Amino acid sequence: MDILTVARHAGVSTATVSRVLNSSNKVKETTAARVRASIRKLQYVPNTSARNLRSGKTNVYGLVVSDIRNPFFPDLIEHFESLATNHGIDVTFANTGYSEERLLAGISRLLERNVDGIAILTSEVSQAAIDKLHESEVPVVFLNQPEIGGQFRNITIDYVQGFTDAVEHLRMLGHRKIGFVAGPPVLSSAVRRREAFLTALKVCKLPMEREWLLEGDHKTTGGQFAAEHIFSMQNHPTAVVCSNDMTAIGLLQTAHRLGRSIPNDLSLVGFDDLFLSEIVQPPLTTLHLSRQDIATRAFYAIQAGTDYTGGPRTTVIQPRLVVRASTASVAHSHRGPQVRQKTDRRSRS
Amino acid sequence: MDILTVARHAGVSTATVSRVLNSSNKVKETTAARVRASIRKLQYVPNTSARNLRSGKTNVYGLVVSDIRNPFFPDLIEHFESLATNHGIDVTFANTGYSEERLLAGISRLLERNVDGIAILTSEVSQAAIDKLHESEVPVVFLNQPEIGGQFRNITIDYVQGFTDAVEHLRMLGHRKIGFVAGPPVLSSAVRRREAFLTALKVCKLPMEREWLLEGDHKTTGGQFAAEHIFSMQNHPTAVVCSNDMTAIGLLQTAHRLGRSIPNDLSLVGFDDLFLSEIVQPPLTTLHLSRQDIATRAFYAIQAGTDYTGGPRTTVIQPRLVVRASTASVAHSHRGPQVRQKTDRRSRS
DNA sequence: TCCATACCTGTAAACGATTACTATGCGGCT
DNA sequence: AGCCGCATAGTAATCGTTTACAGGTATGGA
Repeated sequence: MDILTVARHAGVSTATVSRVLNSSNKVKETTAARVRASIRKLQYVPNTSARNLRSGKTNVYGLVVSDIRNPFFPDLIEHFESLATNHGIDVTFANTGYSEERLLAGISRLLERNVDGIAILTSEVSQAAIDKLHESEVPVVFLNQPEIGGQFRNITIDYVQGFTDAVEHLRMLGHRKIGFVAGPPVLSSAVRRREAFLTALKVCKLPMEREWLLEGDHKTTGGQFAAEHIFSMQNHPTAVVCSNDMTAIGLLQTAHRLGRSIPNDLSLVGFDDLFLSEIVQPPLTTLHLSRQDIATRAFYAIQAGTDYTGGPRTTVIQPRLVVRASTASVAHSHRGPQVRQKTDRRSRS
Repeated sequence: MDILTVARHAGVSTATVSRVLNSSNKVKETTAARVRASIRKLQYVPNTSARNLRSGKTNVYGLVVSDIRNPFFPDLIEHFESLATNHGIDVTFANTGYSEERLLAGISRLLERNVDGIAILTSEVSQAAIDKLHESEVPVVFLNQPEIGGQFRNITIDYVQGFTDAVEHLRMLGHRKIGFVAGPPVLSSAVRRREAFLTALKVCKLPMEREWLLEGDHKTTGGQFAAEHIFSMQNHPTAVVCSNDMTAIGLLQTAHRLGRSIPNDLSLVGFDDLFLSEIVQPPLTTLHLSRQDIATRAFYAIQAGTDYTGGPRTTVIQPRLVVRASTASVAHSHRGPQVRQKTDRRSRS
C-alpha cells in the first residue's frame, strides 16, 4: 500500500496525494476531499522510512537518562514523552546506568537513527560524548553542564539557592549545627550539591564541622550508614541535609530503628521531592525539583535548537523548599514541629 | 557522506561496501579490510532511513506500559531496553497512563513507525487495540491477555499459584482469618488478582468473610484507608494480603500511625516485590514478580514472532514468595516473627 | 584445451515518499 | 486577439541503501 495506489484510487498524481498529506494549501478543496476519502477507504498509512529518507527529518527525539530506577526519572520521562507525543514526535530511550560506555553507545545509536534532537538529562557527561555530539550538529540539551556552545542548550539547577533556602529554614528553627550527607563523589551532580550546601552554610553564616560532612551513595543504604554514624557522635548536629531524598529516607528509617525520633532528635531535609517523601513517616521536608519543569524546558530547548534563531542558551530552575514534618524547632524539639516557614504548595492546590 | 563516497574511497562498488556493512561472507577478506579502513577514516555512518526503506525492517521495538510512575515498570523497561540494545535494537516507548485513548494513539504511532515488534506490558488492552494490532501483522506480545492467536504471544502470571503460596504460608503460621485489599475494579489485573486470591483461599480450605474483602486503588492511599477500616472492625482478620506492594506499604504506615504493630497485631503480605518493600519497616513479606523474567520473555517472544516457526504462544511466570518480617505466627505474635517457611532467596545469593 | 565450479565483485533496479519544475486552464487586462 | 498571472495538478528526479542478477577470474578435473 503506497502513495501511488492512493493516487490511482483518487484519480490524481502522487504529488497531489503527498500535498494533501502534508496539508499544503495548493490543492483544491474538492480534490483534497477525494484524496482524503481514498486514504481512509484504503487505510493508507504513509511510510515513515521513506518520508525520513527524503525529508531528512525523523520526528524522533532521543532521551538519555542515567538511572531509570531512580524514582526521579520516570516522572521526567513521562512528562517528556507526553509532551513529545502531543507534538507528533516519538521518543527513543536510552538508559546509561551511570556508565560512560553505555552513554557513548547510546548516543551513537541515537545519532545513527538520525534523531532530530537529544536530551541528555543526566549530569554525568564525558568529554568524549560532548565531542561526538558536537560533530553531529544535532540540537542537544544538557542538564547541569557547565560549558555550552554550538547547538547545545543547558538546563541548570540552582543548587545554591535551594540549599540556602533549606539552611535558612533550619536556622530560623534555631539550628546551628547542621550536617550534610553527600552523594558518591564520582557523580558530578553529587559533588555540585555538596559544594552548594557548603556555600549555603557560608551564606547563612553557620559553622561547618568536618565531622558533620558525611558521604553516602544516593541510595537508602548511604542514609542508613549516615544515621548510625551521626547518632554515635559525641557532638552530633541537630539537623542534617541530604544530597537526595533516597538518602534521607534511609536515614529516617535507621533513626527509627535506633529509637531516635525525627524531627525531635534530629531535623532532616531531603532533595528531589519524590512521591515517596510524602509517604514516609514523618513526611519529609525537602527541596522540590520539578520534573515537569525540566522536561518541558528540555523539550522546547530542543525545538528551539532546530531553528538557530538564538534565544537563551541556558535556563535556570529553582528548587522549591517544601516544609513537611521532618524538621522542627530545635528549642521546642520535644513538642514536635511548630514553626512552618512555608507550607507545602501541593497540599494547598 | 553516503555509501558511494566510501565505495570510491576504497575503490570498490557500493554493493561491496554494503556487503561489508552487513557482514556478508561473500567478500574477500583483504577487500573487506580496505573497505573497513575507508569507513573508519571517513567516519561513515549508514543512513538508517534508507536502510529501513529498502529492507522493510527498522530494528525498533515498541514498548507500551500503563504507568511508568509505578516502580514496577522502570525495572521492566530497563531490562527490556538493555536486552534490546545488546541485540542492536532500539526501543520506542509509550506510556498509556491507563487511558484507552492513549493506548490506541500509542499503538498507531508505533505501527506508523514500522516497528518490528510490540510489547504491550500492561493488562489493560481494549478490543479495539487488539483489532488494530491484528491487522498490522506485527509480532506482538501481551501480558496476561486471556485470548491470543495469529501473530500474538502472551506472558501469563500465575496469580493463583502465587496467592496460594502466600495463603499457605499464613496458614502454616496459624492464621485462619485472612483478608484481602484489592485493586481498583476497573483494572483487569486487579480483578484477576482478586479472583486468584479467592481461589487460593478455597484451595487452602480457609473461610472468607465478605467484610474482610476490601477495595483499594493500587496506591498507598488505598492501603491507608484499608488499615483504618480493618482496625476498626469487631472481628478483624489476623492477616491481610494486598493486591500490590504499594497498597501494603500504605497499610503498613497507617498501622504504625494507629499504634498497631506489624506483624504482631496483623500479618501483611504484598505483591510485586518493589525495591521499596525491602526498605520499609518491617521489610515486607511479598510475592516476587521478576521484571527481568518478564522483560526477557517479552523480548524473545517478539523475536520468535518474527519467524513464524511456531514455538509456544504462551509462557507462564510464577511469582515467588519472599518471606521477610511483616508476617509472623499468630500464636506467638507478641514475640514477633518466629517461623520462617522459606527464606528470602535474594538475601542468600 | 575446455568446461564446471566456486568465489568474488559490479550494475542497476528497487524501496516509498517529497518537491522543483513544468504544464494546463481560466479570468482579466490592454 | 494577445498576454499575463494565478490556481491547480502532473512529471520525474531524488534521498541512501540493499540485493537480484550478471559478469569475471581462478582452480581443478576430464
